[in-house]
Amino acid sequence: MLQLPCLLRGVEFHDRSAMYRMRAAAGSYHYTGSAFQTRWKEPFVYESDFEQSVFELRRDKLRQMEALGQASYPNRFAASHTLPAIHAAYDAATGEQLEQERVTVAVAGRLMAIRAQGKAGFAVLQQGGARLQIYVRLDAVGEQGFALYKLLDIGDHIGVTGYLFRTRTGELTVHVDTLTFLSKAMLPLPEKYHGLADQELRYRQRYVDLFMNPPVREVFVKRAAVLRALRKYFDSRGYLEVETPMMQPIAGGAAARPFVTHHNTLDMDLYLRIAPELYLKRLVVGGLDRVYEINRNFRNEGISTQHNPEFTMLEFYQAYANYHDLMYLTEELIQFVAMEVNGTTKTTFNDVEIDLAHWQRYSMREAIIHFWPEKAGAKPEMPEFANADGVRAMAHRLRDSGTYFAFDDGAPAGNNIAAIFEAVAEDHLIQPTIIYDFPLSVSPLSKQKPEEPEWVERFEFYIGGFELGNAFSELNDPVEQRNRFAQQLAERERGDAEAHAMDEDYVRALGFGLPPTGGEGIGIDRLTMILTGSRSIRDVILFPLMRPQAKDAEKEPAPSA
RNA sequence: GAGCGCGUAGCUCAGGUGGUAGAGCAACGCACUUUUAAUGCGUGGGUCCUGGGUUCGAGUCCCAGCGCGCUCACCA
Repeated sequence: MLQLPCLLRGVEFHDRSAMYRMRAAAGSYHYTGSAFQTRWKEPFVYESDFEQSVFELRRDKLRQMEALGQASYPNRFAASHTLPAIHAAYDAATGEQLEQERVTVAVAGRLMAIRAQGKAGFAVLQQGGARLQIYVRLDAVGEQGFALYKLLDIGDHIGVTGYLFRTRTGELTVHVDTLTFLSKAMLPLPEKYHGLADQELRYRQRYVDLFMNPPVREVFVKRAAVLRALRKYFDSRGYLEVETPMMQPIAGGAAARPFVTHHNTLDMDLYLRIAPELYLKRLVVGGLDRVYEINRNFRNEGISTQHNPEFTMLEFYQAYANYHDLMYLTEELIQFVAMEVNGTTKTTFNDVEIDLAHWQRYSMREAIIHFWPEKAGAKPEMPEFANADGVRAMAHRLRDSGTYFAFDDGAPAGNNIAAIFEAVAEDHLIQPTIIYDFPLSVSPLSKQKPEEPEWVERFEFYIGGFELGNAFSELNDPVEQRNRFAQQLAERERGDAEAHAMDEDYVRALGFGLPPTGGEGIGIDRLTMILTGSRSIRDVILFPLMRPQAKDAEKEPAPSA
């Protein structure tokens, strides 16, 4: 990691301290101001004297190992089995069977425990998410092998050959013949019993979290299974996986604030995409009738247990389909993914069992009526939703009952209906629920309902109390689309920073004819949360965004009291 | 952005009403050839998040700040 030239990702710094600060901000080390100058000359950046002394002791052990004929950083080990394969094949074998067969194996892994016992000792290897005990004794590995064993530390990678047996307590164990040193842990591992528990350290040092806390590994194995299942579903139904721009001149396709970046040669600002939607629909215009994309979106907004500034979304579009088709598809897709990933449609989230095989459907208006809180008085009735006065009245009833929500009297009635829905219904939508028919004013890209032009053919689905997906019959009338964008611009003028921007090229694409199309986006991080029972989005993102951890020299001087 | 909670050794944590910092694991040394949170004896290890204040004296009390977590708001 340490690079002496004043270069960082192609940026040349004339002021070295500026480079240090930027590197610190990038998280590659802790900038410690003046103390840094001396530490820079060390072979490693230490966080404490303790760490430095451990590091130096272990460098000395490496030298001793070299004296024993071991390479300090060898480049391969030919294992005969992974540890999961050993368990799969021999967990059922008895001690007698192992004694007769005398199965010899070569396995490698990270040492997670060492129990030395004079001229013998046990150790535990971890690899591939599994653990296996090894037994090393002087009369089996010889003087040199045993000397090496004594130089090992918890965290080191080693390879061993030997035969399988069961110990007195019945544990499957490798009786080691030869010991090969593979790589040293120069830093001490966290405490072996409690592991790494500090939530901040776990997110910041995921590399440690992953090998110290096995359930973390499981979550990310399942996340990969989710992606695999989604691709399997769409690939087998004739959808083409595509990749569309993440750097866009106009950030469109969603109501959100974008990140801005800059291209030097073209000297132009670009936005990191907030959604791939408009590009995917251009592809449907181009004749790619069924497309999907799974990748990152970026939204320059708050961070919470359900929001990370970059998150992964699946979006798919299907020509000749409408939102009803997508409702059925959604129910089938979520069940399919659950079965592929967990082998069951049941999952537990926030201590509640959720059955992904049973879905409910409400229109947004029905949901508001159904979940209307008792303390807010009379339930709204359908006609009240039809005009601004009715909506204002129900908003006041709700407000007066003490439910806070963002009512904006100047905004279109539809915006307030959507706000009321979120305030009264969202928390109740624990079991899989589809909410359909959204107000036109919050849906600039959806097709209107033929018989109710103030409402659109759009649905969202909720599981665990939050939104996982959003779908609609796509608006394909270029003239109407241009009007919608114009209305959004007016909203933007009014101060709505998330109102949609005008995208003339997209309107032009519609001018060439978009077939009737259904499209949907599903939050993969949130889906993974549901399927793994993870309460925070940070638990399903390997490296969630964290504030850079700058130490004292980086901080603003505190004002004196 | 607001409220609440947390921040002490590499890690996990103790430190009533202020009196000068502790344990376990990890590390180092010694003993131990079927242990498994191995065991026994010994040693070293601290900017008590940062800055300021009160006080004879602050890990502890007060103020400000930083970081993280949770809840709320915005958002998917």
